[in-house]
Amino acid sequence: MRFTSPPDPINFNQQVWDIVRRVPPGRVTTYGEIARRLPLPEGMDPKAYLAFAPRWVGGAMAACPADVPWQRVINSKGEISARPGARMQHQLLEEEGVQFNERGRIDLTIFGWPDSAGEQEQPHLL
DNA sequence: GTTGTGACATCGC
DNA sequence: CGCGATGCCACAA
Repeated sequence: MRFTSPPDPINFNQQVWDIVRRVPPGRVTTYGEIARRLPLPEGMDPKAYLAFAPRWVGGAMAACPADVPWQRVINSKGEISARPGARMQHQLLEEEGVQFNERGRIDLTIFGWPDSAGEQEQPHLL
């Protein structure tokens, strides 16, 4: 059963997965960043979208295909969200070269994608 | 129709 | 940097 879905869940999920597939190994991205790269559904206030799109992204990840590196999607704190498989996600990221703090957090200024140094990809919303 | 909740973000202290 | 409080949309009971 799917959780909350955007007005166009199929298209939304597809775009989410597409973005996640573009995340290079050894890098991580956040729900918020993904949400910013997604188009704003017509008739929806940007504010409202930005407020809840991240959760829709999470909903998309819940049904993500096997070819999507879901482990590279984390929350804005740089931490792995509480959910079954978090332990495995941690291990997978470490194997990719992502370093965790003692608290289990990732330094997004280093491993965050896109990197602020100019590895920018596509323009974003707003 | 009302209430609660979700793989979160952002602002303030 | 960390913690607490607030907000938003859609859906199930």
